[in-house]
Amino acid sequence: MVTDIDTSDFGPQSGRPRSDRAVFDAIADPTRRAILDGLSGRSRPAGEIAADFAISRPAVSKHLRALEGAGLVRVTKEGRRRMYEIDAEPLREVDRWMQRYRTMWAAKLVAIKQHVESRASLASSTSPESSAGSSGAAEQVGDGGTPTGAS
Amino acid sequence: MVTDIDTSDFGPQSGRPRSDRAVFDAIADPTRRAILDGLSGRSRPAGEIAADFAISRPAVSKHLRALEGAGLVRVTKEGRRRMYEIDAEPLREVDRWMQRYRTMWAAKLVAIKQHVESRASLASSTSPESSAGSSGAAEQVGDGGTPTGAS
DNA sequence: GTATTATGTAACCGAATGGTTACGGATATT
DNA sequence: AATATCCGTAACCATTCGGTTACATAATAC
Repeated sequence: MVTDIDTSDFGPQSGRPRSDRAVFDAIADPTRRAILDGLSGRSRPAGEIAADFAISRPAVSKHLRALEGAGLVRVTKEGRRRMYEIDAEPLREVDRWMQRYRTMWAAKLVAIKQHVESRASLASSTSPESSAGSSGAAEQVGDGGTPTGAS
Repeated sequence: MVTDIDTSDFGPQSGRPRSDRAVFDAIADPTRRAILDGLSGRSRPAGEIAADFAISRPAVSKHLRALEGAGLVRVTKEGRRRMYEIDAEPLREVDRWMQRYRTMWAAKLVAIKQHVESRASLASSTSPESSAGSSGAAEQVGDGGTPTGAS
């Protein structure tokens, strides 16, 4: 299995995300995440968005451009003002990718629970250390049940 | 509200993620996402991971280093082999950030549903186009109810 | 002991990134 | 009409990024 990367090009299918890559890239930057956060309640003009940050206006423009390119914001002109409105739809792709890892957390929780329960049945004969001991043992559980020793 | 960015440094609190930034940065790259995907079932040696990709071994090493730095993988040596195992915990931070946008999708779904229902009451007199028409109209609904026309 | 395998590190490179100042077109205000 | 405001674009810059080849060390195989 030799993986050819960056094949998820959504194109202008829905006029939204250009690619997975653009979306993931866009949210990788903390400034851009903060911009999106600030847009989550309502659309805002560029100048207002820029006022949130201690960087230059053109720098913010660039970030907004990247977000637009990723389909995460939509721009409408109102006179000399450009209003930016969020479009969260492309983030579904991020959420989709996250799905399997979400199930890992769940699997880890189940493994911890089972471990604690099996520990509790042992602890019925060693009472005073049992709570501290089970807490420590839970740390040793791998993620998603992945064995440390390979085949 | 002037936002000071990159303040989410988790440090060695739990020995896991170094920062939000490192995690978001790590998953921004499609190769690194693919590496994580390939590790989701079990731990694997570096060479096996590298075989999945049409890039050089040192390039893969670099990616693995970035993932390690973000706390997304753990490394154990087995003789001359280095086994990499996933740790999905730092992705919780990504999931947490995503939360508000997930609720936007839900809000959009509610708006669509209400729109379709109000549309259906109209469609009681124009039956054949109603399903196609309601699908088209749903496209016009803003994200999270954000009005296109600003105040 | 020698040869092979596993894999990280260093140095290098071209492209990309996230910032800057200067400038200019469009719109609003005086 | 003159001036002010809004905000994008261009050009520039230092840094980072994701790749490469060359090299070296550690572990395993023969």
